[in-house]
Amino acid sequence: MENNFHGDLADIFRPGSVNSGDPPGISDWQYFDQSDQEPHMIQKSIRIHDQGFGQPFTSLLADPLIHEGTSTPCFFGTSLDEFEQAAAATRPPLGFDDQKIKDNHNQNHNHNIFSKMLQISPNAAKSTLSSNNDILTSSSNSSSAAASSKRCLLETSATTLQISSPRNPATKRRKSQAKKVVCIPAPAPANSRPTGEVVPSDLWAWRKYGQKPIKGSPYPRGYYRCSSSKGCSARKQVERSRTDPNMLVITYTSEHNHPWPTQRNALAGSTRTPQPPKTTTTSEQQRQPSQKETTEDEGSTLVGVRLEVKDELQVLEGSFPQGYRPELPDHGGGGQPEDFFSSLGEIEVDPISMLLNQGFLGGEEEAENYNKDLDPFG
DNA sequence: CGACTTTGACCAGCGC
DNA sequence: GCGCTGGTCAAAGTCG
Repeated sequence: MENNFHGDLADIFRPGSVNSGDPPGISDWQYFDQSDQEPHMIQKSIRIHDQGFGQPFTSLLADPLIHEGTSTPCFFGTSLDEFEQAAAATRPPLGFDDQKIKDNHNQNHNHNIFSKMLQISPNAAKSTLSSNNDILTSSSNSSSAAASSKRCLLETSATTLQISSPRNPATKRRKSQAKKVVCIPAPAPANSRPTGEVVPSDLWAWRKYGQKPIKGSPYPRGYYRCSSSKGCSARKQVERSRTDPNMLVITYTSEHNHPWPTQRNALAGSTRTPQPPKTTTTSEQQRQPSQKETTEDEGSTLVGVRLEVKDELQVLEGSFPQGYRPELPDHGGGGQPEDFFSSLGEIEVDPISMLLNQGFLGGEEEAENYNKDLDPFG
């Protein structure tokens, strides 16, 4: 049977050896098909740019609770359980530094921190990641990669192999649902509603259509669908990490069937600026976000979006409707994935990013106060 | 008035 | 088969 990389979500990625010729912060990931557990010959086609988010997003990625010099782990996985386990396993204590990563790396030999995460996954035995450490194994001879690129797990999968088609309504919901789990730092306090719910947004316009309390989690899960285009089946679920309220877990399902919205449209169509009830006063009103804060919010999930787009471009290459190409700057190298991702660096200096760079996190004190309000039920 | 959020109800998948 | 749980629907209300 022919291997089909375009949407076989039982396929997983694993990091391969780092090419010494690559710029710092770039590691290669091998593409694995779960069925045979053998790497397909597309190594280097999947790349994680741990520094590729650019300086503006480097700051965005920084978890206020993580010591300076480290970035926030991003996680792509099959389930929130795996993410939660991963987050719990890798949540560094204060004072965490790269040396500890290296130490951890050395102690575990080839079992890097992510393979460790997978080992403790309660679902590991039956999940697509399983307990096989080889599934997610990074290069063992690159300390820089150990300290950086492994902060990103790239994996796409669900329990089934089919990407839901926009034209095929998900009659079987939990089943046959392709998912991409992205972990991002929780947006700034301004992006939380009076209820404490965070409202991440991105260049796509999302419309909330539901919210449910999730068993075992103190935080509700919000359900969003793409409102950039009618008929778009793209959805995302947003919830806080159970183990780390500072992190947002965004689960993307389906994919957009329309071009990337323009920046203006995205800003106009994104989540409505939270307004406190008229009857409420003081503290809640004080948290009403300014325009700048809303823009910061845009950038916070750009991280996830960028990762998602990258993932889609690799996994879903060729599966987009004709003419569906993210409207990203073309600097003469369009068409080639690497060139495309190089161009990602360019868009990071757009006005949004510049605004982002002016201060995404409001400092430790504000973050601390924010943490007090994280519990939407609190 | 259109687009959005909120929220209870409904439905289907999943585990026992 | 049944109950639990997650995901979606849709009406009502809000906002610009």
